[in-house]
Amino acid sequence: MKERRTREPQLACNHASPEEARSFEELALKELREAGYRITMPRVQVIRALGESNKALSAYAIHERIISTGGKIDVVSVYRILATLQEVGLIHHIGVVDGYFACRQAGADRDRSEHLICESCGCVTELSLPTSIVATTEEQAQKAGFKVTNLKVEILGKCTHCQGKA
Amino acid sequence: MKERRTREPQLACNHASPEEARSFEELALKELREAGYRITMPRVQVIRALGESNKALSAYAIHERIISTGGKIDVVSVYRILATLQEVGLIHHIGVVDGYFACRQAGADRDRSEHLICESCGCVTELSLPTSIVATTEEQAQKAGFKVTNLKVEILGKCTHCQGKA
DNA sequence: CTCGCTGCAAAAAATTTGCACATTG
DNA sequence: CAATGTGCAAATTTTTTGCAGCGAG
Repeated sequence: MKERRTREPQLACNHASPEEARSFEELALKELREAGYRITMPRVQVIRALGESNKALSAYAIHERIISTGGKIDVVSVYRILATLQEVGLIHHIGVVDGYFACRQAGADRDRSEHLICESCGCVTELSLPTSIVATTEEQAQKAGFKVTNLKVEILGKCTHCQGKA
Repeated sequence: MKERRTREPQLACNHASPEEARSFEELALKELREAGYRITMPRVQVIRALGESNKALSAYAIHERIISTGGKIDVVSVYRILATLQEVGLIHHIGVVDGYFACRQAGADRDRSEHLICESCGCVTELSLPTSIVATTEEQAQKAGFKVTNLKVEILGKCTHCQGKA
């Protein structure tokens, strides 16, 4: 089931740093190109929106951001671009909030998906759990006869800025 | 984004054992009653469908199952019942497949959410990770100034029956 | 210049809502 | 019999698809 998205509340921890944004944009464009995709305005806009946000965004949220920033794009394109970005591994889907989040890690770590998600402001932080933990978890799974291909950890709680809030 | 659900493929590991099914039904009815909810036919049917499945089910999938088993219920009711069951904590939402899964653990463990999800047949297995792992994970989060309230682990791979398959 | 990508229109799918009626406790 | 919960109809919202034309390389 999907939570209907309320017009996202504007809160403090709502942006990634300009450096983070820029570096994600560079990374994403490079990898897109390398994967044989063309660099187009709509793609740049979506990548920029994702790079600048530190919340997981839905297709609608991304569309809204681009439009409200004076950009122009169709929601349909946002959907298609999101699919492409996920294919290339540049974004992760965060289940609990049903949104997409820029994957700022490079190469191999790209597959891993460990995120802190603030229940108050919705901000997301990429985390790199110690390999020991990952290893132990996989061990546990294998003990159940299960062959692990992917591990997804979503940690819910309150970010630094929101500890006091509801 | 939500994956469109294909008419679920019928595969080997598609049912929970009759005992599991029955015990979930008992548990669920008891807890529902205790939470002040009435026991109605539609609720029993949804609980039964979830209890008998070892895959995460969407509202539509549940509706389909009930109908095809000769039951009668409206999809709308399935949605509402799912919301209730989640409120009581009797089911978990599995993000990667966007479906609901019976939470067979009792009491406290109810909050925890660690699942093995088979990429081939879609079957789900509840897992109880060693507390050490959970503790370490929370420690890591706290190191980032994050106050953890909930941990969700989804482990993707192949179940025993599907190791060979694509 | 060519093929990939986008926008538009429209369909399909998923989810919610309002309200009259049925059912549980 | 008094809520509480359900079904039905319909509205919304979300997501996908088909196709003509634009634009990146």
